[in-house]
Amino acid sequence: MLAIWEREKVPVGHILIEENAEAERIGFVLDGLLAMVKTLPDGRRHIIGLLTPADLFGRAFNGKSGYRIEALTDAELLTCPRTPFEELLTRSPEAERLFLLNVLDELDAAREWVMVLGSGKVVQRVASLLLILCRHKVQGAIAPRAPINLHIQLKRVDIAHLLGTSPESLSRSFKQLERDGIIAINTPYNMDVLDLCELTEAAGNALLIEDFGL
Amino acid sequence: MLAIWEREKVPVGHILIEENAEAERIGFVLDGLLAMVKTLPDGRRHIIGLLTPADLFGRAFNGKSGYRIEALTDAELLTCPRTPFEELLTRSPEAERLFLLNVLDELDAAREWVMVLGSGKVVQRVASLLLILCRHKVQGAIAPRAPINLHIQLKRVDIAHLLGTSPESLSRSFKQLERDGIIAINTPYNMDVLDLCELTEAAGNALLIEDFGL
DNA sequence: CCGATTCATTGATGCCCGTCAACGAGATGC
DNA sequence: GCATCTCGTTGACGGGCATCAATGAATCGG
Repeated sequence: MLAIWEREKVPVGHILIEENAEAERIGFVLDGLLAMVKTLPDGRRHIIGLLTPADLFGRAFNGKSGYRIEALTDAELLTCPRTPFEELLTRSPEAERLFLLNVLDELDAAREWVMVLGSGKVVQRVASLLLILCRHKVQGAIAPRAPINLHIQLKRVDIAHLLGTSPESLSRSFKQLERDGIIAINTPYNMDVLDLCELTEAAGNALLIEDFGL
Repeated sequence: MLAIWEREKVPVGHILIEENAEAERIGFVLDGLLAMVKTLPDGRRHIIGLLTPADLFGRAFNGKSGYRIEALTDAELLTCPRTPFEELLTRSPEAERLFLLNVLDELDAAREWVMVLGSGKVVQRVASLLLILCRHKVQGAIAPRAPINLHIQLKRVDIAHLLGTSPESLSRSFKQLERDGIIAINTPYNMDVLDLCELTEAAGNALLIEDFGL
């Protein structure tokens, strides 16, 4: 019954689903970080969204993927071929319900990105990204006023493409947040969020602090 | 069985679902135009997405709505209370499958917006919006080189918020597209797309012309 | 028929930020 | 240990665009 599922490891840079191709496999992210990447004809690439552990990738039922699924870090996956997966959903209403709920969450996440990208200046978008990362980290647990340590697994270029800006502007925004005492940059891939409230303020309140239950 | 469904008309400006409230009703758009609107604390409002005829609004299963559903024009709807709708989905796998496919389409649309908003200059975003409207209009039918007439149901302010820009910049972008001979502006709410290929070009190829089957 | 309101457009101005360029730091390989 | 490569940061510059302000056009109400 569960024999269709297969555990696999992929290295950084590995392409799981090519752009404009039928997805052959469906899968969950167990560990690591994947990205949905759209390559423009002029060579520029744009990151549409991230896939973190517990997220589902690949598309069932509705045709080709408009973007590439790519591993941003070494990653561990749980995958299965598309057709058996679709049959599973058809046979088991429980599985289909779980899948539906997952897709609804993805929809919320996508709309949240629309919000972030649509409004405001670069600093606000950076702050919003950090807020989302913090939310992932604390996961509902009330964070005290203690600093929140973040491991950024993304290169600056990738973050820039994700936020629709350039690495240079991104760097300046980080520095500004640091000057304002909102974050502390330890290394390019490790920073502490010192004040969640001010960070929310800096995000232009696009993402409400209520999300944290504070 | 179908008694739970109710046909209703709402006037422009009517709010169907308030921000951060449980959706009491689920429904389809039959005619008119709805929008998902997020109101920022500073009073500015941001349009996350549009709902056109055949689209589904309101959320089943997963909690509160993060945005308001508002009628941008007089609209005609087919709605039913949320709870019976959820029971319907639970009882009927066929209905749940249809709902799932609809949500998957919404997800694609949302990701497309992420693309549009994330890349490029204002003119490109305007061109992308026009492309999407054209795609709605021709609906798979191959459009000849004849001009495509578009009825824009949105005010300039709303389009601006949708594209993450200001009405002034929007106006200038429209004018530029007209100067380039790509569109003709008859009235603020009615324009012709004269050259689909050049429009695609102006969109920065973010949305490929392949979508039209051309 | 005329004022009031709403909305689209246009112009002027200042700033944000995308681009180009150079530099520094860390990692890798021979 | 040095050359090389990748990546992040910083500086300078110019253009795009948000903002403010004014005008014009259209709709509405009395």
